[in-house]
Amino acid sequence: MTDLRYDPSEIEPRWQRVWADERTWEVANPDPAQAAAADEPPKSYVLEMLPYPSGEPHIGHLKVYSVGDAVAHFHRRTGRRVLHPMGYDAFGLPAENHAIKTGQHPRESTNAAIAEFQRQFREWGISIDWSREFATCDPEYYRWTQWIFLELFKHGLAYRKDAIVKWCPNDQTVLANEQVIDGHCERCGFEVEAKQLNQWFFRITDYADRLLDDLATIEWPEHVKTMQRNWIGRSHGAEVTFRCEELAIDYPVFTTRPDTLFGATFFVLAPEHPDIERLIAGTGQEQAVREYVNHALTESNELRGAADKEKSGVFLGRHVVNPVNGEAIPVYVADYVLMEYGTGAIMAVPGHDARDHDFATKFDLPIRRVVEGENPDGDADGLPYSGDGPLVNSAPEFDGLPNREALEAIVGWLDRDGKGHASTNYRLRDWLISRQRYWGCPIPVLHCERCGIVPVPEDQLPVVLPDVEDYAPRGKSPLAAATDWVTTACPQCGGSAERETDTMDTFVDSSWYFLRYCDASNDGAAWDPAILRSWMPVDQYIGGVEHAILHLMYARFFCKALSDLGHLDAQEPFAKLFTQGMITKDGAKMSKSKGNVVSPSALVASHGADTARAYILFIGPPEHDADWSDEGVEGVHRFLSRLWRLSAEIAARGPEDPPAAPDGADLTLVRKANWAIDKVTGDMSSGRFAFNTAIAAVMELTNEISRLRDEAGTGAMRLALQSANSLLFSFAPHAAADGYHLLTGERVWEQPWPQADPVFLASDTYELVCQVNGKLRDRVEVPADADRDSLQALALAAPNVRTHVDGHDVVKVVVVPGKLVNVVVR
RNA sequence: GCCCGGGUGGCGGAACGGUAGACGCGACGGACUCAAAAUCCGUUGUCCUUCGGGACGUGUGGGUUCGAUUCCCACCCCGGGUACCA
Repeated sequence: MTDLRYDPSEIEPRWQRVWADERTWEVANPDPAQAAAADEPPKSYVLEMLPYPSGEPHIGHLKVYSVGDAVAHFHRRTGRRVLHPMGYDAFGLPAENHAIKTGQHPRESTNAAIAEFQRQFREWGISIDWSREFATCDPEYYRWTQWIFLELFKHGLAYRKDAIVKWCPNDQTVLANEQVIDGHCERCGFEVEAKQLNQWFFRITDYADRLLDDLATIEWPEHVKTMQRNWIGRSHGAEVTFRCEELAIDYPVFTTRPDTLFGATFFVLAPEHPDIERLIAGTGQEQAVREYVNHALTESNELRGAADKEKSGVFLGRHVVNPVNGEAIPVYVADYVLMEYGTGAIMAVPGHDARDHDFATKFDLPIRRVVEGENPDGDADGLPYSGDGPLVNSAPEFDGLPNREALEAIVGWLDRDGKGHASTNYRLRDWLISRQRYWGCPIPVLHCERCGIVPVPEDQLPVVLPDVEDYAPRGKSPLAAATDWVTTACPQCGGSAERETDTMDTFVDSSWYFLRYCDASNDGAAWDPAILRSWMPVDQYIGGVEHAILHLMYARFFCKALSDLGHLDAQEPFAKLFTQGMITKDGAKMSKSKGNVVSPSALVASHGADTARAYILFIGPPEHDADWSDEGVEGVHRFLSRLWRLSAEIAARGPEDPPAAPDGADLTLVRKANWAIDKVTGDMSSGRFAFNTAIAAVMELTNEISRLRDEAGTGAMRLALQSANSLLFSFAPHAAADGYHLLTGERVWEQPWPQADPVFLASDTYELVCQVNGKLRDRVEVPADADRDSLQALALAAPNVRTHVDGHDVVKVVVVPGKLVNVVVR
């Protein structure tokens, strides 16, 4: 048998050629004119997040596509029509930064990276429908990104406004709130600055409630849903108006605790509040306030935002009136109040809010209790207390009421008097989508001197990204330098107009790519809604948890907005989401600078794609982070070699049917095979991703085959090996397809998923566990159909049970048929 | 601070409330070989043992149960998310 050597470098390309030549993984769209046939198999849209092509794929790509491919194969072989496409998120900063450094056009480096990704995806044997492939930087694709932009624009969901926005001084572009992590640019890590600019936004805040409420309709990991809920940050409360009588100006504030209104003893504005100058005029506080505000505005976000920072602020020299009791309370400016949330002003209730309490203590302001209850970590009076309790020190009609009831009553009263109303606030801001960068999708509008903002007519799409000489950002888009391109005629009045030079955030490109896959070659529309109806939503989406907020919320927003505009039915793009964990090496994230990078192409060259894929799935539960081990790779390689060699060896013995009534070693083997089928099926069914235990089960089966190779008959061996290869195909497709083909002459992917025969799942006898006082004392082989009484008798007769029972009183015997007997003695 | 995860052999990890440690790695011993590689076989939680077995073991302390890695309470540690959001 020495000449039977497992050689993935021969096996893998051979099967890849078959799949490529026969276009095995392509799936046709249903004919929209034709009603779906009744016997048509159910569809399954399996999708992994599309890669950003840069350099070459890393081990994280290998993991996400190995996971997705296992799901896709399982769905195919369990009777579903599977859509499993691939594309590239090809616009973006890394290619542009590379262009700035080298002068190479981003398109060239991107295309080179795409070619390398394509090569490796094929080399990994991922079962992709290549007929639907595209890159988001293809004009045939971004034409429709522009079309979507215009649809949103026409319906008021895309708009331009002046706003204080987050600016990355390094990348020289604005960023969406979601792209600012701890005050730093998500891409390059530079601290962001605030800038007042005129920018394009998508009105995602219109969808805040639906984005929040519809989370209940999708099967996503709970922590991802929680992150989205927190990001949207819906709070219920009231808007209450405090009036500055001296200047006759009303100041609304948002509060979640209108029940504590009677405890408001001061009022605070954010340093950015536009009315500050007006308020301080003539108070004598001008100097002090200006100094404070200037300091607050120049302080970094990070310093200012530190939660444990000591409270600071300055009295404005003005008062506002608390609408519930007519009390005039002093107005302060303080940096703990944020302009971007609520109204930029707050009523301060130091008795029941920790921050207000800190401030009041520092500035010696009155602290009033209005809710009964003790804070054990609070001051001498047990304040600040933020829990529930009956109201006190408020108004006679509210005192004594539980605060939650009082809250409703007070809001009702304010509403009747026109001093306030129930209100809901969100943390979510509109999505800032314009970028002052080159390598992105041009925003398809013109600025006309006479007509203002004019959308590019649909028949002029795409607005093709022009070539430029200099990619370096200079505070405005490099496109502004392409003057021939910028200068154009207004389609409305014919007068001179200029093109918008900002490009779109690349997250716009990736917010609808999963729709385009469904109808990727449609050149008359972004998609045919009927075709979308047949594929959407994505049944199983797979990707990294780092997109929990950004991509996954934007894509949800797009689906809701586009379905409101009548372009699709799906309210939610991704019915199920699986987030895979990261692979580390020596406990650290892989990086070139640390020199701990495992290269997929090197791995495939040395051990083959099957080993790489199966190892990644075997290393642990795919949702967990896992540390790479070169020795572990060897182990999986040994296993694949062994299974393949056994398959080849038994195949060479010639055909033989499995025994009709197996016994002895044959029976053991047949039972093990059926056990493995049952185990792997369970590990992969109903959304379980237990690939590690599934592979372990095939290893067990292989070990049994190897152990019994000299005792079992060829028929039983063939059956067991066939099952092992069939089960392994989802994880190591080439080796399994080859082994299966050697044994049967058949193509494993054309075979249905194997079914366990219940006859061989059961056994005539089993090992009964015998416990005394819950401790294992003996095991006895018992008939499978033994009744409770005989089980009890058999257990009590077991020698080592007797030694522990003798001399004691048997208090009780617990019999669990099929499992164990526990004798309780005293 | 708050919200999620998670603490099991030397390591990665298995265990519908029912034999803790499947499977793999590593280690040790053996077969084959002139030798090595490859391959195959065996042992491998800790301690004790008269070799029958016994005691202890899933972060810590309690509880529920005939029986707890699993359920409940309190706490410790690690990872992630988030944070003056009123």
